[in-house]
Amino acid sequence: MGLLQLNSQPSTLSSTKPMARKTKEDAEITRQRIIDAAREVFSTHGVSKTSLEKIAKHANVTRGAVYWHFENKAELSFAMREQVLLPLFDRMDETLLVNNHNLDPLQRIENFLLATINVLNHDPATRQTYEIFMTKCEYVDEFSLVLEEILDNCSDIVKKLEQTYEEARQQNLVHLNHSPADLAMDTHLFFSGLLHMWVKDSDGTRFRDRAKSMIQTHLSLRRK
Amino acid sequence: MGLLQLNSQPSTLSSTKPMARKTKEDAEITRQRIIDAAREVFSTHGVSKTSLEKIAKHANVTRGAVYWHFENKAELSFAMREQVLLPLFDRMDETLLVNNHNLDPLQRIENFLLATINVLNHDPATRQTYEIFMTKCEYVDEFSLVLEEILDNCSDIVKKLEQTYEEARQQNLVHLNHSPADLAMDTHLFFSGLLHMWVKDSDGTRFRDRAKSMIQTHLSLRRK
DNA sequence: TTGCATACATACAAGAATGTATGTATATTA
DNA sequence: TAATATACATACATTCTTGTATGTATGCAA
Repeated sequence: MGLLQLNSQPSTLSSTKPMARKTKEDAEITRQRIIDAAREVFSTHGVSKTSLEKIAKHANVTRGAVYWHFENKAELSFAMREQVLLPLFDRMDETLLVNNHNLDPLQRIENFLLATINVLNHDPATRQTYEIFMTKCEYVDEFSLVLEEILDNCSDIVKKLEQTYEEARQQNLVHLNHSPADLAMDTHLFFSGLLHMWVKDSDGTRFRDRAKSMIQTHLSLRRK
Repeated sequence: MGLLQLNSQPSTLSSTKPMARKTKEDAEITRQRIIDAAREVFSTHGVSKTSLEKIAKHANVTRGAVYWHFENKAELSFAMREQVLLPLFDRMDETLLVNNHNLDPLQRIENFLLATINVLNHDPATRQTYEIFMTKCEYVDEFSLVLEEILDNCSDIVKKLEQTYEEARQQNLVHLNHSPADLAMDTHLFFSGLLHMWVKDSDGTRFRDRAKSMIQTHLSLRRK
C-alpha cells in the first residue's frame, strides 16, 4: 500500500524502463516515499534487521536513491522521527500553555494527554513511529544521541507541566501540600508509562481501551 | 573484567592449549560465563549488533560453546532475562504482599518500589539487563514473545498492587473516591515511566537521584 | 544549445554473521 | 575398562549488508 506510481510524468504504468526524474518536487516526493517505506518496514522488522535494500524496494526505488537522500539508515530514521516530533511539540504548546476556551489548567493537562492518545489512535504514521522508537530500535552508537534528545524533551515537557500546575495551584485547584514540580514529574512519569503500555499493547486488547479513562483518573487524583 | 580463567583444572594460566573440559559443574560455569559476557557486550553494543563471535571471545570460548548451550542469540538473551526476572518477582511477593513488620499497605508499596530501585543501584547485572531490554533490544520476530510476557507480568503486578490498595482502602488510608484498581494502574504506570527514565538517564545526572524522592511523593499523593 | 549539477540506477568489492558439519578429548556410565 | 554421551573447538559454505564507485538521463541555467 502507498506504493502506487506517483510520477507527475506521463504515467507509463509499467515500470520496465525506470526513467530518471529530476524536478525538485519529484525528488521531494521520492524522499518522502523513502521515509514512508522505511517507517513501514521498520515497524514490522525493526530498525536493525531492516536493510536499505528492503526499504528501497518497498519504496519502488533503488539503494542509490536512498543513499542520495540520506547518509545512512540512522540519518533516515532520524528524519522519520522529526516528522512526528515537531507536530507533537506544537500540539503540546497549543493544548497545554495557550489558555484555550478558558479551560482550567488541570483540564488543559488532561486535554494534552488525551490529544496525544487521540493522535496515536488516528494517525498510523505517528503510531508506527512511536512503536519503532519505543520497541523496535536499539539506542546504541549513533542512536545514543536520540536518548539524549529524549531526556531533553522530557525536561521540556516537565517544565511546561510544572508551569501549568503552578497556575492550578494559584487557582487553588490542587492540594497545597505538593509542589508543582513534584506534580509535574509524577504526571510525566505516569504518561511516559502510559505511552509505553499503550505502544506495547499493539493488538489493543489489553490496555489501549483503558488509556483515556486512566488519564481522567490520574487528573482527578490531584484535583482538590 | 570477569574474564579470569575459572577452571577447576590445574590452572595452566596460559590458554595456548584450549583443553576440553567436561564436568557438569564446569559446563555450568561456562554457560554462566557466556550469559555474563552476553550481558556485558549487549549493554554496550545492543543485541542486534552483537555477534555470537563477540560474545564467545568475551567469554573466552568459541562459538561452538555458545551454540552448545544455546540455540541462538535470542534464546541466550531469554536465559539472561530470566535470571533477573525471577528474583524480581520473588522480591515483589515478599515486599508487597507479606505483611512485613506490620507495615501499612501504602508503606509496603513504597518499599517495593524503593527496593527495586535499590537493586538497580547496587546490582550491575540487573541494571544492565534492564537497560538491554528497555533500550538496546528490538521487539520483533522471536522477541515479540517477550512483549507478551511483559504485558502478562504487568497485569500480575497491577493485580498485586490492587490487592494491596484494597487493604489500604479497608484500613481507611486512602481517599474513598478512587477504586483500588485505578490506584493500582496509576501507580504501575508511574513506576513503569520511572524505570524508563531511570534507565535512560544512564549517566545518572538528570534523573536517577530524584527517583527515590519521586516514589515517596507518589505515595504521599494518595495517602489520606 | 551547451554544459553542469541533479537525481537517481547499476555494478563492484569486501566484510560480517549465521548455521551446520565435523573433529576430538574428556567425563560418565555400564 | 570399554562404550557412549558430553562439551566443546574448528572449519566451511552461504547469505546479507554496507559503502562506494561509476554510469546516465534529465532539468536547469547561462
